[in-house]
Amino acid sequence: MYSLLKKYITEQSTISEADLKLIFSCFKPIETKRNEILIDFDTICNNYYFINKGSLRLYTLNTDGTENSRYFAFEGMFCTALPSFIDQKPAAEYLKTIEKCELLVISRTDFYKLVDQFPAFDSLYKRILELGFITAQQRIYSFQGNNALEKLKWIIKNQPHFLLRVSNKMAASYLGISPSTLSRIKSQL
Amino acid sequence: MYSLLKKYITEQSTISEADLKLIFSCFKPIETKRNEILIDFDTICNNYYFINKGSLRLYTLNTDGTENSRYFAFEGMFCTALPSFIDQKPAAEYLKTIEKCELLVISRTDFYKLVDQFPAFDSLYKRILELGFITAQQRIYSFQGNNALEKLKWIIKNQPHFLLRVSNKMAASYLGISPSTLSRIKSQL
DNA sequence: TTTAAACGTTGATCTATGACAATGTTTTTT
DNA sequence: AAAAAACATTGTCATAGATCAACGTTTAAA
Repeated sequence: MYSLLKKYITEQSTISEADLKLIFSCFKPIETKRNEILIDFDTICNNYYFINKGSLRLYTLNTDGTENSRYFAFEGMFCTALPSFIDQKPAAEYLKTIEKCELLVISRTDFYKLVDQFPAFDSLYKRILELGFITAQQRIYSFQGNNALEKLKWIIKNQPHFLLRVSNKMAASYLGISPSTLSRIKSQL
Repeated sequence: MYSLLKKYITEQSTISEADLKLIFSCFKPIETKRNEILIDFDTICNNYYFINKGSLRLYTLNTDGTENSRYFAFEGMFCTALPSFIDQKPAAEYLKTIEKCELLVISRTDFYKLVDQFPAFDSLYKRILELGFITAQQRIYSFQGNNALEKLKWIIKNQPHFLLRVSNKMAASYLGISPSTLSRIKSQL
């Protein structure tokens, strides 16, 4: 149940088995159906999710009803509506399961308690932030001045599993292109 | 000399005057000319810069020689090529002064020493990362599915000083549109 | 102060990609 | 297993914005 999480934590830092136990006790396992909303648009986010199985998606709705995919998370990754989680403002985005999931949930209170209490968990949080920042930066740069084909090549190079796990529609809305364009340029590869 | 930095630190957390002195002693004041390169494309970044006066820009060069502006920093802000600073890889971007500057420089070694030594500085670093992440996210979302006019409105709303401080050319390359388009849509406002 | 270079603006094209629609396929529900 | 819904693909057409060029203006260098 906690093996993936254990791997995640111990890969980044050293920590005793006893401390690990304490950390695990804050993570509650839950199971979800497909297309289940974990965080609603208007709510304030108070949980962090770790994915044991399945995948999640952060997205918004445009005024015309179409979706804008912001982020995808898969097995072994942490995921939440981070800006809302950090600053306790309404999420202004949806977090939804893409498929049936097995998740480990930790409350915001417990999460920051662990950050304060365990240096290993504090570095884990800093690493999450650092990586989140770097990933976001790279994504900006892959958008700036790149055409649809270059964006597609970028995602294939940087997140090779991505196109295999999500629908064309979701992928297109993540890359900021229309599904038809994505369909067309895929045949150009 | 250190008043802006003091304001930055004390706004986020409480810290003794003595500790502040120790922190300040790690920051070395320097003056630069306009268009001075602080971090070169191929180098590994080992400094963090705090701006007392002036402004900095992070950018890359495209294959065709045009520039791609990534980030602008002004008075009272920290700035560096963060991915390189964090992971000690070649910067793959330029950090350059836009105008004559007065900066406070801290080495990477000293920076992380302060993070380890002073809880106040540790939270400052976490806050830099959190804000960096949130800002980057917002920028991605302002790109996704927005046309040139909407991007311009977004930057005016979210960084009102921006257009007053940087050239049209730089602003356009930041927004991912051509200078002519920026010029045209500005007259539509 | 003069000269040169960089920049901003505006007009005339050109092009990548969006929008819409038709068709076939896959997935989900009953 | 059958029906319905969502999705992928591909064609045609429309358009936002790129590119190129000309010109005036501002900024920097000599």
